Parts: sequence; structure tokens; C-alpha cells
Amino acid sequence: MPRESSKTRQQRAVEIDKRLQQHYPQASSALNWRNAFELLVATILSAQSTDEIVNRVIKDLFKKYPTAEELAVTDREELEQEIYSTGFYRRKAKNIQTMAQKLVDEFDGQVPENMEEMLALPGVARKTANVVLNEAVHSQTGNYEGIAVDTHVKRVAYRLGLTNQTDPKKVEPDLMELLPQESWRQAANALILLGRQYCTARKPNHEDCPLEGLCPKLQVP
DNA sequence: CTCCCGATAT
DNA sequence: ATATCAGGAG
Repeated sequence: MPRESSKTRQQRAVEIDKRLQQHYPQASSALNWRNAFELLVATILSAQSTDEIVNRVIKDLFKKYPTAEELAVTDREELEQEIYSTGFYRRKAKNIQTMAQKLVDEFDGQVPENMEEMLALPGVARKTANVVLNEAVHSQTGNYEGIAVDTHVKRVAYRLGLTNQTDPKKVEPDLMELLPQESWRQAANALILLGRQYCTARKPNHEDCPLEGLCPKLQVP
């Protein structure tokens, strides 16, 4: 691996990180959660859905089922109906209930606070685990274990030339190497906002993009 | 790789 | 009509 190109990418990553912090200083999850359990459920529901729809659904959902205990034992079809509009509702309902039951059985109904136990929960992989750990557990300490790579982070990071990978599991270590650990939470949230507002999947707005000058304007893979 | 799946933008 | 939306499991 040539020294020149790696250095250039690293330096651009620093500039991008700085620009993102300037433009999105308070970037955080747009999901309306009040505790780690709510964020965990909300993030499971957010698969192939939008924050707007998920927020609409969880408002009523947590009014009916505020805790893991209540969510674990409720009627499956009733839960499916409650989360229907987020899509994948059968699989999500099953995952949420088995996950909630495991929290009750093994963690006194609480969300575990480390990566290994998070990943052992049904329906939870690195993206969801990183979101919950970074936003609800480590947000004050900055002791992040990884970067939440969702569809926006994956797309924007690729277009910015921060990775040549398209698999989110391979994008994450690339970003972890390029960005300082204390930026991992903020940077991911800022990349999501940038992805929603400017670097959209279908029609990226290069003219008004706050990262103007730092982007090679790569085409979508 | 396929499947799961409704809501919305283009 | 089709692509895409804070993905994960088999």
C-alpha cells in the first residue's frame, strides 16, 4: 500500500470530521427514545424504514408496553399490528419479543452495556448494537466500541472516498481507522444528516453540500 | 446470495 | 413503476 494515497485519505478524513462538527455540532439520533430499551426497540424497528414512521409507531407502542416485561408477554398479533407500518412487521415483532424475553431472563429486564452481550440478542447486529451503546451508554464517556454504519453512513463514506468497501461490516473498520475515537458517535450522526439532507441516494445536491471541496464526487456503486 | 415488507420520493 | 428508507438472519 503506497504511503501517499493513504496519507491523503487520512488528511481528508480529518478535514471532513472537522467540517461535519462545524456544520452539525449537536448531531444525534432523530429517534424519540427515553431510555436504552426504547432506543433498542426503536432501532430494530428502523430497519428499512424512516425515523418519522418509527417515531410515530413507538409513541403508541411504549404507551401500551413501557418495559421489556410487558413487551415480552403481549399477544404477537397485537404487537404486529402496532408496528405494521414500519415494514418487516412479522420478523420485527418476533425479534422484539424474543429479545425482550432474553432481557427479562438474563439481564433483569435491562439492556446489556457491552458489545458481546448486545450482539447475542436476537435481531441485533453491529449497527443496532453501536447505536444503542454509543447513544445510550457511552455518550458521556466517549468510550465507543465502534461506529454505527447504516445505509446513509455507508453511502456517504463511499462517495467521500473514505472507503472502497460497500459492505457495512467492512466500512466500519475503515472509518474507525480514519476517525479519532471521540468523533465516532458525532461523525456517524452527522454523516446520516448529511446523507438525508444533501448526499441523498437518488439525487445528491453537490451545489449546496457543506462538504464542498472535500468530496471526490464519486458515483453511487 | 435471498428473504423479510410497508411507506414514500422520484 | 421503481428505488430507497438509521438491517439482520438463514
